[in-house]
Amino acid sequence: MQQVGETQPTVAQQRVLDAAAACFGERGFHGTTTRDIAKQAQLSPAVLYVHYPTKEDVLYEISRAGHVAALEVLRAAAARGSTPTEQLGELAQDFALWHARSHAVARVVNYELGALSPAHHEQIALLRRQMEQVTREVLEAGLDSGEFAVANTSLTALAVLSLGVDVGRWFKTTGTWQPEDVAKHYRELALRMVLAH
Amino acid sequence: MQQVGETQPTVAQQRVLDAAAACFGERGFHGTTTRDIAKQAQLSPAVLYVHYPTKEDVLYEISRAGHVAALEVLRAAAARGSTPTEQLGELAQDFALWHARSHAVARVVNYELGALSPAHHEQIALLRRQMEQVTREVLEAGLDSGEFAVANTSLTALAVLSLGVDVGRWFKTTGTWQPEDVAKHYRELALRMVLAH
DNA sequence: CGACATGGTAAGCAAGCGCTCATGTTCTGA
DNA sequence: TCAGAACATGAGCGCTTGCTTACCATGTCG
Repeated sequence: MQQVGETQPTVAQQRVLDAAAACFGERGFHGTTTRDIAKQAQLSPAVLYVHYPTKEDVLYEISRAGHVAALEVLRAAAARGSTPTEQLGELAQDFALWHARSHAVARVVNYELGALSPAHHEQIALLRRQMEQVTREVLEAGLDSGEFAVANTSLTALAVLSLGVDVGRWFKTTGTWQPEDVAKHYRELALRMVLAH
Repeated sequence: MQQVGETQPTVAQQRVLDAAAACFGERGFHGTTTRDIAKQAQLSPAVLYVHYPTKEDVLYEISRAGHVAALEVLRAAAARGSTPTEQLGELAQDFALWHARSHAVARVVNYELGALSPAHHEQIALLRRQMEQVTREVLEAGLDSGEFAVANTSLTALAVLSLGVDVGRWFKTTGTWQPEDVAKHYRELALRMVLAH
């Protein structure tokens, strides 16, 4: 097979991707061997190369799918709210929720960009810029309506996203809080950062 | 020599540490070879083992010194302010400033914990708990005085630190903003998250 | 049936890895 | 002046790495 593009992965491919995402999320790309991935997937060491040409292509596919998912979370949240305040609240909440629930993939998405080939990195950078764009647009709408008051739109957009991103770093499923608790609280924190009063 | 403890590193040791920190910060611990470090330090591949028993010990020393420095930043900021509002402002500002200025070391500090040996990891975890402790105490002082109003002290402390931590991920020296600009803005964002009104 | 596509494996290769060791070289102090 | 400690190196060892190859099981379809 060895197709890697935008097509839907088969069941077997998804199994490799899931195993690799779990490993990459825990030990990082360079800390994970192809044998680790095979073991996690309960398959032979060679199975990776039946479906993907290189280990880096596996990373790219995980990163790409993860970024598409995260971007969709942001877009859906922004579309759901009827006011900028609602939009930013939903955005911050759902972004944090996704990072808590999918923290393995989230770690790959946010911390393994440097392991991508230059060509792949560029594709991913495109998606990341769109994520910032969506957030900035919600902030700008709130500034126009007078609901928000912030000194630096770009820097504040980064900060709103930072809150969510960093959840992926510290969140543990064995911890005290549920993903939903964290997300609800982060919605409030993000809104406080931007609201005028 | 091969001493790794709490003693001051010699000039030669510091040179190895600086080179390793630059490499680890850019490509991660597992993405960096001992030859990379030697090349960065403009020394022979074997030089690392003159001063440290293993590559992991170099990581530990960088991580330990980095955590001590970051903790000191937090403590100094908290000690400087005369009110909880001032304290948290200074804390958020200086923490972000440190992460912007020392973003290479900061990345090692925050993202390479998993590469430490269990024994070393435990030592570092001690320092990290103290960092959260300092932040929580400032928040609690502000709650007692009525200056702050937050629903969940621990989660809010995490969020305040998150803002700074994530600066280490995205900050580039070649970017638009200076470390001081980011830090000033982040002071405001952190204060907005916690202030009562 | 049998030709063939699909999905999987065991074994192993070349290269690069962390680390060692025998051997200088420089610095310090009696 | 020169012994000994401290610092540094070139060469290379044994092992692990990403990846390849030759081969096998299964199911589909004319």
